[in-house]
Amino acid sequence: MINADKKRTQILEAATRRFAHFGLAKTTMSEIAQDLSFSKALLYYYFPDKNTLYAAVLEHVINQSFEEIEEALPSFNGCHETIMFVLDRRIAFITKYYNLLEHSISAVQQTPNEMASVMADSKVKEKAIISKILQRGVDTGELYVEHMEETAEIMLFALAGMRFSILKDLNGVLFPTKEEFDRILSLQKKMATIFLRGLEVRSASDPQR
Amino acid sequence: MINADKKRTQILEAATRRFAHFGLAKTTMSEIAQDLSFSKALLYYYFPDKNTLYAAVLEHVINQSFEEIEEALPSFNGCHETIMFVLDRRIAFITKYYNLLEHSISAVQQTPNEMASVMADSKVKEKAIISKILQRGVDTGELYVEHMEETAEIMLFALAGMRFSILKDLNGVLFPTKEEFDRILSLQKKMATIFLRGLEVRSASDPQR
DNA sequence: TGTTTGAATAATTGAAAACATCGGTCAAAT
DNA sequence: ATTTGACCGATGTTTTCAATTATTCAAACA
Repeated sequence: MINADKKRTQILEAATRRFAHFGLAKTTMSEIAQDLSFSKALLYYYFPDKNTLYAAVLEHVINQSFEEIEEALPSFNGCHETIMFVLDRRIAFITKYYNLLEHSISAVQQTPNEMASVMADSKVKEKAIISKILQRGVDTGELYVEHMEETAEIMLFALAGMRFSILKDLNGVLFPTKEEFDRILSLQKKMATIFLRGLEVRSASDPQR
Repeated sequence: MINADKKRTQILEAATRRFAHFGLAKTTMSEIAQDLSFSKALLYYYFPDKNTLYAAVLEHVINQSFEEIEEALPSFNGCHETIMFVLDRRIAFITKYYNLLEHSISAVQQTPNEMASVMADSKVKEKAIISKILQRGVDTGELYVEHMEETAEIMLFALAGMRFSILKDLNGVLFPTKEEFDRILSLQKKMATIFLRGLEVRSASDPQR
């Protein structure tokens, strides 16, 4: 019971280390079991199959990142600096867990639905965070946003564009360098700055479009 | 001589039809030859190899689209409406020649360098068009742009983000529907509107950041 | 009863072989 | 200078088979 949860957690952590380093395909259930000196069959007592375990790792890691971000949010007051902080953390997260996310990045093979729902959930939360930040800007009279949901989505898509565009012409290279991630972050910050400025409320002499 | 160019053009046109419909891999040199009742060897008299022929088709089609856009540009005066027009044409182009561009979209296999240079050239021209439009806005005092090159690139990346994001979760489906392209266009227009607003010059009481 | 395991089975993968197709060449014809 | 049919080697496709790996399960254990 209490011990059972502990075993589950151990498995989750060992799996995280393996998956984060080698990815889904290059990690076997036997290796995870060996790392813990458990029998392979035990993994199946706690997780129905490999994909579910992978999805659990993904979910755990993603939630951890979100919690970290969300609990830091209240300490900021300006809309702009809040977004800059979020961008910093997002890139740090992607850099750290690139292998883990590789699956969702390459749109080649169809993603197993266990992971699909995790990623979908992640998208929703991400949009919620951006919405919350923008909403705060609206509340302080700093910003004007007509359709909050759609605007947040557009902003996220635009930010993703920086990532895609930089990583795309990185033909075939397995792991992007720190320089590339830095470039992505730099462009994302500039892009977000212009975008936010485009949402700012202006003086009466210079009305909304 | 005069006849030779005609043959070359015929081959280019037949190849365009085949490639645009079936893509590079699913089109054989024999098929193109058969469409024209030429011998396969004749294709190699006019084009050194398949990749070069494909690149020539790509270049031809892309240049055609650019010319069309560029000759229409002077008829617009507002920065915003010019961009809207460009976005319209870009999506129309991508919709029409989706199979042809498929190669550059999926970052899986490495692109042959013949095509890489064509695509690189296309990127440069695209950036030049955006720069030109923004520059016009700067000249009329409508916009303020500090680093023109980089800003144009960011805008293009952000627009690409709409495309990538919509088409990515379209898992495995070969050909996107008209609805998806419409959605892309719609988001791109909204995104561009906010972006341009973020570059607008403001009254003295509401200064640049 | 809730956990854990070793061993067996089912599914997947990867390499090898056999085969077909296609890109590209060339000598000869016009 | 242009065009072709016949040819060759590379590349891709299909099939097969062995090995690896995921998954199950009856039995042991605590």
